[in-house]
Amino acid sequence: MELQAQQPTEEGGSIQAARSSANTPIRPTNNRWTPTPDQLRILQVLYYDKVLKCPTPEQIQEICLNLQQYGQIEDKNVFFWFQNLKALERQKLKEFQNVPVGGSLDLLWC
Amino acid sequence: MELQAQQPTEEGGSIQAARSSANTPIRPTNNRWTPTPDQLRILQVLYYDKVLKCPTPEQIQEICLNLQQYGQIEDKNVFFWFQNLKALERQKLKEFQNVPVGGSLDLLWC
DNA sequence: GATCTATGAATGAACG
DNA sequence: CGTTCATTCATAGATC
Repeated sequence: MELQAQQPTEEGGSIQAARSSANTPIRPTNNRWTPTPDQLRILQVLYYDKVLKCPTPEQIQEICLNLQQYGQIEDKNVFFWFQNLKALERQKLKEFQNVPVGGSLDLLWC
Repeated sequence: MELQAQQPTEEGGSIQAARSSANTPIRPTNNRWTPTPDQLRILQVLYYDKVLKCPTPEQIQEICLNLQQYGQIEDKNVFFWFQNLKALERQKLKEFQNVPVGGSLDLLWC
């Protein structure tokens, strides 16, 4: 497999300019990565179609290198993306499981 | 591992994106839940009176089940409601802390 | 019926 | 890993 770490022509993409009022935010708030549609599509293919839930560090790096041709991205973004999606799925499973209503938790409704 | 861009073959239908930017992450954003007065009242009782700030998934589900008698509601609505209210409180707290102390802070408490 | 505001929803990042 | 925090986006409702 060829991994072209080609420099994306446009760097940074379309990060909206933070409204910089007189009060400078102490934290560098506006640095959050968001996947481009191409990046998102590929990530979803890997996760759902290829059933890649827990990429190794090597896989993360490889994915990152490939996705860089579609926009700015770092290893940690890939790492967090997989972690978050997995966590969300697990969470939704838990919340959507139907519990028998006969529980004794109705103490909340006193 | 194959990373080539492969079409995800129409996953889940094409929900139209709502943003206007070129690289728009697709976001569903269809009709959203709004709490009924009864639901809102109970949620506020739980949050403020019972000081329930971070309900567990089990609590979320139980709350949801109880609130369903007052109108349509899902687990994630309860989840987001608590998250948002807590976030709003933190945000307001931060704003108060960032007020330049010009000596007239007591105006905030009138 | 255009605009404003409050808030539902989403998710990247990070914590314990 | 499950949970929590942060910021942002989108829009239902209110207001004019």
